[in-house]
Amino acid sequence: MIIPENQTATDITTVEQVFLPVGFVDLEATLDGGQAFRWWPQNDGAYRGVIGRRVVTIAEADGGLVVRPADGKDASGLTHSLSDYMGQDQDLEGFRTRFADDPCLGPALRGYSGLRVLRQDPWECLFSFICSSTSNIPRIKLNVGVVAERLGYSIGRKTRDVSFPEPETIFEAGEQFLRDLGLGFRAKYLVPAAEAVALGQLRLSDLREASYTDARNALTELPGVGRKVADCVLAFSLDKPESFIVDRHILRALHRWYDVPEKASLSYAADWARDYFGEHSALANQYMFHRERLARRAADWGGAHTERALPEDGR
DNA sequence: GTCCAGGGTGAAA
DNA sequence: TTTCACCCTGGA
Repeated sequence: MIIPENQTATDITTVEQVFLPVGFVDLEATLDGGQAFRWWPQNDGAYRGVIGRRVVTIAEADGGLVVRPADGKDASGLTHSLSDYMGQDQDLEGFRTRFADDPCLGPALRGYSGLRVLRQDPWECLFSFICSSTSNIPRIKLNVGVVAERLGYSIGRKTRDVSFPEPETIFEAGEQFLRDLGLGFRAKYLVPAAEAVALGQLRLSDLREASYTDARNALTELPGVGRKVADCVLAFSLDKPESFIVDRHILRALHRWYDVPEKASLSYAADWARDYFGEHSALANQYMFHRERLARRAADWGGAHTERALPEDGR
């Protein structure tokens, strides 16, 4: 049974799920592709995770998503926060139209049209991408997950059902605590970042209203936050669709598809891409990253997906 | 068992 | 502009 969005809570005692008419969403690519790090696939293909102080499961459905509370509470309050989280305000249609014939993005759009750019909590996003330095997705998930489980509030039945720890809590826990959890040298960046946010020296919510440049400059004031990490936080949590994230994989793609010089600096390439993709930079970036990732995976497995079958869950 | 890369950053040369 | 240390985990 799917509850229409406009059904009120008085119609029945407990609303068990809501349907979000947001069009097709590729949940694996979107929730588990390197933007966010606390979503876990269930046996039934749905993803379980936390948004704010709510534990939810999200499943793909015809024309949108079905969201169920996993914390015993009512589903009726989830519609707005979930649409928001899924990036519904972004200009996905404009992006699709503009780049339908692009040699790199056109095939990507046809191949996995349901990839979205999330709109996450800025503090969790900042923490996660400071953790991403010289790391990889499995390890980032491990690090962020362990910190959340040790320091966050339990808001559900399972171990992972925890709200992300407040910056005050991270700051009080201290560097050694984070090192003992396996965060490595990133611990010495995370504690000052938590302090700056906790003391109000860095007001992340204000950066949603600030210009791209002002917001980026504010973020890169933090130790451990360079251009790359800042662009991730700007794109995935601070409403900056003009942010373009460049790592070595993306640089290779920019060279292959758009003739950006092979040995261009990462910041030159990012500026070039921001100019070229404009307000669609974050979307273009995510589709390009996903395409590179699949290509690399295919190459690692011996070419065009022919010699070996994909693993059960693609990871 | 060893080796290596992994969505970087900051400091020094 | 380039090089190097920084931590540590999983896979080859």
